[in-house]
Amino acid sequence: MEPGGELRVTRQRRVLLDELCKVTSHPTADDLYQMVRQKLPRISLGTVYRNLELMAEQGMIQKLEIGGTQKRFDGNADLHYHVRCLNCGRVDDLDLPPDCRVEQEAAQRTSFKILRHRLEFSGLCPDCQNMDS
Amino acid sequence: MEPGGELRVTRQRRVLLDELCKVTSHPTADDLYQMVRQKLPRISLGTVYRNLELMAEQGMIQKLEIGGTQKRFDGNADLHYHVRCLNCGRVDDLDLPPDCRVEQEAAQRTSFKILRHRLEFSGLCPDCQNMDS
DNA sequence: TTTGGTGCAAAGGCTTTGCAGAAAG
DNA sequence: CTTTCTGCAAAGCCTTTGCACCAAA
Repeated sequence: MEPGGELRVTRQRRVLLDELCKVTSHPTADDLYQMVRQKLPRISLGTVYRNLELMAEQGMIQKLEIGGTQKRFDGNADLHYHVRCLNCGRVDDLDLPPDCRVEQEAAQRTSFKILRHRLEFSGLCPDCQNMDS
Repeated sequence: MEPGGELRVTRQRRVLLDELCKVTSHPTADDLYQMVRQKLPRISLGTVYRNLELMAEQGMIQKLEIGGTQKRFDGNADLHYHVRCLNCGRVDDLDLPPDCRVEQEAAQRTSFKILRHRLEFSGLCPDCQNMDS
């Protein structure tokens, strides 16, 4: 019983989800557009945006609101943390166990109803560390 | 010894910084434009963007890359955490002590050089909790 | 057949930028 | 006087949307 109405299974959605789940690179909408275009040359960027949005609403994928200008997407919908390179924008998963107690701690210190949290690290990826800049 | 070159003290910068430090609301660039315009009616939005960017580079203020489409700014440049309302976008400070050890933990699990981290909670603000929606 | 999805192209929202004149140092 | 900043307006980038046609169920 997913939130929102059911989505039809279209070729565009199947390929889009396939491609997203196949990579670990947290691609942007445009990255995915380029990837999917190899298989469906006539797909439009609008379709990519619409479907990423819908699949994220359904909880099939995750829309990451990480620093930087473009949104990124993750085929892994479970809570996990990320590291982002301040120089090149690369985003990796972080193998750090999600700490759900912080939400309780936070809840005690605010009048907001806490629904989720996000922990994001940033720094320099291996490539950018060896590139004096 | 701040990073970057020295900035001249212009009326625009003085008023902008004043206004930002006066509030606790984490305003967007446009919010600040509206606020500053009360005192400097001829200031331009471009100037607001340029100066927020420069002051953030200098470490005088903080540019928040919080979820949502617009960037927000914080007159408090020290590390601290935030809660954001998923319904209305309101952003509050959270009185939760910053945990710097997580950066060390993260560093052990990645080949990135970790420089900073950000913890952001989201949920419903008091107002939006009492508004069935 | 009905309902929702798609491609296309245009519009939208936020931010950045080029330039000529103004102001700080 | 020199260098940096400003206002203005245009451009840029990413994302969303209206519409007529198409496809899934």
